[in-house]
Amino acid sequence: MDKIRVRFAPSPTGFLHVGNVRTALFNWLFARQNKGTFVLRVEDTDAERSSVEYEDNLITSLKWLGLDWDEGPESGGPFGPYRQSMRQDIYSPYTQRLLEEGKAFYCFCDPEELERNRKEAMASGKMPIYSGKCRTISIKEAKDRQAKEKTAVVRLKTPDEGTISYKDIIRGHLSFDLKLIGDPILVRSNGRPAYNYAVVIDDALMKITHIIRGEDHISNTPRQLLTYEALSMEPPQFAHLSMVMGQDNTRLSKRHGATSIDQFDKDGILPESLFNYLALLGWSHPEEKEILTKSELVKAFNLNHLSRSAAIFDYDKLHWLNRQHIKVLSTRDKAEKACPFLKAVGFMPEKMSDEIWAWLGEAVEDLIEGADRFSDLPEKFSPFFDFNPEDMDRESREILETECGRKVVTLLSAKISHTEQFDYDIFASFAKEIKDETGCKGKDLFHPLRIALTARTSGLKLDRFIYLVEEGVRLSFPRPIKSCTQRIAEVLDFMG
RNA sequence: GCCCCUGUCGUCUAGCCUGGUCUAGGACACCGCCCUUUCAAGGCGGCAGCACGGGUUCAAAUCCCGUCGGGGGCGCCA
Repeated sequence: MDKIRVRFAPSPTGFLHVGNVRTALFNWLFARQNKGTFVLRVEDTDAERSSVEYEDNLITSLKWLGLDWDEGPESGGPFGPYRQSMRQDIYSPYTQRLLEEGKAFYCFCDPEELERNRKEAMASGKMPIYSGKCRTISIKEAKDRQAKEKTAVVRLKTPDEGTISYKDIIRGHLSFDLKLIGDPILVRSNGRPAYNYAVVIDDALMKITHIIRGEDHISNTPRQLLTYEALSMEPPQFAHLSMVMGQDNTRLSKRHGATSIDQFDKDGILPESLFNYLALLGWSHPEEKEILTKSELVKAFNLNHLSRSAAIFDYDKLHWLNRQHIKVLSTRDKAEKACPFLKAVGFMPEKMSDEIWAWLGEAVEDLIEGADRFSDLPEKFSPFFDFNPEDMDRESREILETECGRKVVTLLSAKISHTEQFDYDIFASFAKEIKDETGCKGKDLFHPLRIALTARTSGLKLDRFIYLVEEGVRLSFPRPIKSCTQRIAEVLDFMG
């Protein structure tokens, strides 16, 4: 069997979203699994809507996700160019041949007239199909007219009877009634190839063996098959992927939140998490394993076992997977991933010293527990850098006003004022003494103690918190960490 | 409107091809318990589904037909 070649052919007319990227990912998995070739082809023929900005975004997003391609716009390859706008002159020899062989013809129909026909057909409950009106114009007459008017499009002559069918890798046998397929436009009146024509020639020339694309292309397939046939070219195999939907079961769009790939990075989702999640949307591991690395996915992936029905994108599950992938990161990696998020809120300095990296590493190990995303971290770090009794919530204030609250904080303050070096052991012995002296215990004891140190009712375990605060006091953060002694003093002061 | 695809817990899915082993398995979410003198995480457990209606068959989630629901397509867009 020939070496497998697949392609991802996006048009740079918007930010890459999860549906498209999943298509890219399945192509990539299939290529890598079969030691085949993954081609990136940019379909930028629509000059109106395409932009370099989107193309850059597309490439950045694919790379971020960990997809690499063997042939593509910047890397080149034996079947280039890989940017469709640079392939304009390769189509016309094929068009001439089809015209000469009588497999295609010039059509002079007015677009407005066609539009009218379409509307009429729909209104009378029929499928709108090109009438075949210009088929009978002789090639000589057509060429003369075209030379003068330059308004003709080239259409493929398709059979009027029978069916065309093929075997889809995912959906099995699919067949279409030829009566319902009009003569598709191959070349527009401005001389540029239409999509359905360009893809066929590009895919054929690039020797693509498997076309893995979205379900929205199913109805293009019979037209493309007919084109391959007219061209006497061997068609590739097709696999049509189900769509990815938003939570409300409608087509993915901006209002569904983070559907553009770069947004996931901004939200603190690891690329390997998105990768893993997207692979699981429509495919499942034979042993139903869910937390999978890229190489495990390459090994286990199977194009034949894809779901045929659309899937809803579920952020909860993505976040859960993200947590699993974060967990196995090294301390250093966790710290590095966390750093930009903490810099953004001014917790970390622009220039990180070794001491601060070390502190951050320890802190991250404690605080990432139970966090879904790195973007959760600023909130989790705020007890260190944003300590201010004024900002306490109602619950904390109320606890401080209780009898135990007042007694515990006052006593703690008195005890700590005699202490040079504070640590958790000292804190623990204070706590025991306070318990004995006040009779406050359990929640009544530990809640006020926590509030005195953090100005919050919940958070990190206090042994780790005290350790990190006392370590952090000595480091130069943009917003210095206040010592435990100072915190307690401020809370007491606040209580009046 | 017409054509095509699709329909298992709220969500992602296993099972369907090769009917019985399915009183339908797993995961996320949710609920409860345990752990923890907080919250989360973690451990354990629970709730919850074969869209509906007809066939075929001794037997149907699995095969056939219909209905309904969802999606896609019907461009000189890609």
